[in-house]
Amino acid sequence: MAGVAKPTSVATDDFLTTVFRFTEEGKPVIAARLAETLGVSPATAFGTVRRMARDGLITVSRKKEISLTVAGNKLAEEVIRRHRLAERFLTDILNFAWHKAYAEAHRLEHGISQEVADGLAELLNNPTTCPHGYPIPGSEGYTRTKHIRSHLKSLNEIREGTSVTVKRVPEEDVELLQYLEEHNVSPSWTMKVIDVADFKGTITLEVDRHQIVISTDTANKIVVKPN
Amino acid sequence: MAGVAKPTSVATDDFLTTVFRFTEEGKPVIAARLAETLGVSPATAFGTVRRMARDGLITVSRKKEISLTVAGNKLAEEVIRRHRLAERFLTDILNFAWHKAYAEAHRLEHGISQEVADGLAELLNNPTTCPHGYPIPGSEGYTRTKHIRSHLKSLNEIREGTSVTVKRVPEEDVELLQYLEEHNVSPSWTMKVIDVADFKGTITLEVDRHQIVISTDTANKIVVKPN
DNA sequence: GTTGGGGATTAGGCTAACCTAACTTACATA
DNA sequence: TATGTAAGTTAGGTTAGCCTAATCCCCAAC
Repeated sequence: MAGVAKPTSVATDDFLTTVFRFTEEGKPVIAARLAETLGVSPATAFGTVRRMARDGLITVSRKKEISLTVAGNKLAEEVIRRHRLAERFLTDILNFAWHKAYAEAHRLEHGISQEVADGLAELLNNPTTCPHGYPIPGSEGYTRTKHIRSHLKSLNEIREGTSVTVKRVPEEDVELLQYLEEHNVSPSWTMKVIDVADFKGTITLEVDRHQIVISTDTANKIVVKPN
Repeated sequence: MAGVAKPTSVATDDFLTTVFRFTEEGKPVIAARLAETLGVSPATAFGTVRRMARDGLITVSRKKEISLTVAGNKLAEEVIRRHRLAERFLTDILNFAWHKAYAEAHRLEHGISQEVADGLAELLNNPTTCPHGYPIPGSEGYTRTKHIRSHLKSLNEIREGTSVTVKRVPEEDVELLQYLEEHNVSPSWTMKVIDVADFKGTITLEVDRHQIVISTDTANKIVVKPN
């Protein structure tokens, strides 16, 4: 409508996807969080946000809450789709370990065209989630709202004795991912909450015949579905 | 030695690879050619060349001829390797048509890490050339000098009646590539020079039982080996 | 030797991204 | 109500890349 969409920069892509992911997780989006997450100064974040608002990609409310416009959301979904397909490619075809896929896919996501993304999707047999369990925009059954948590819960909301299926693990924390990967805390695996020790902030899980202990903080980043 | 190599930008990568390709084809490298090829103004090319010289990637002779330093050549080879592996991936795995591979690979080449490149090479069974016939740096048998034309000739140097094997076709010209692709003028195919009509600047070839006519200018861009 | 042209270079400008160092709000709580 | 902190914002600066419009320079051909 408003002429040809100007190609987005790496910085813009990063802001778009970060806003998208925050929203995906129900977290409020303000410039300060984006600055922290993206490792730039508040001033830089402010400038980038202003530019993106100017270009109609985001809106900033009176309370300074940032949200994607329709156009921004479309772009964000495209980048996220490319990222998650790249991750799947890396883990499923190139046999990359899980915890490395995120960083590599992050570099690749900017250079993948629509056509290449479609080719990857086909090659991968049209996956609907990335290796960490997050839905791939544009895949079968994906809708704008689907990705907002619904019947899913954070692991730290689960009561002792409950058996759950892992749905999503955090994407970025390399060391944590490596640990989870080793212990089979991966999407579609089942585990049981053995003990919740709030007083010392730990949760004990049984996965694949073994027990592991993680902090409630960490558990908060793992999304599960009670069985 | 001189500290950590700073990551190269897209612009720098493009200049590096262009210098590399010119050298590969034995063409003299001056700033004006780079500007033309990369579609930037002479002033921009000048500035980028100056920056790259400052950073030790290239040297500029008294006659303004540009050449890669050892460090620059290393970087150039890395980018070219990623590009050519990406092309192979696109054509061999994603079934992209030849003539589209170049542009897509050009976008991808900047986001591929060493590790991903190695993974691709393995997936592709360690190819030694890209789909257009150019050697892949770092592959089996590749050496710094190998890529300089030796016993290879341009198609327009071939006499009537000679049978040749196609070795390399130009990488960038989409329309030409599409034409060549359709008529099986592809690396490893054999063809015979039927007629050379210098007076009107055309060459007639027989490929795969069919005759096609191209200009000597075009023939100049096709590298062959006499059988 | 003058002139024309191809290149190189300079001057002058612009935007996106990045930074640090203030300074300002606004809210919440002591 | 005062004060503190988190967040936003402004000011001032940097670099890479990109541009147009002059120049400048050298060489070759007339």
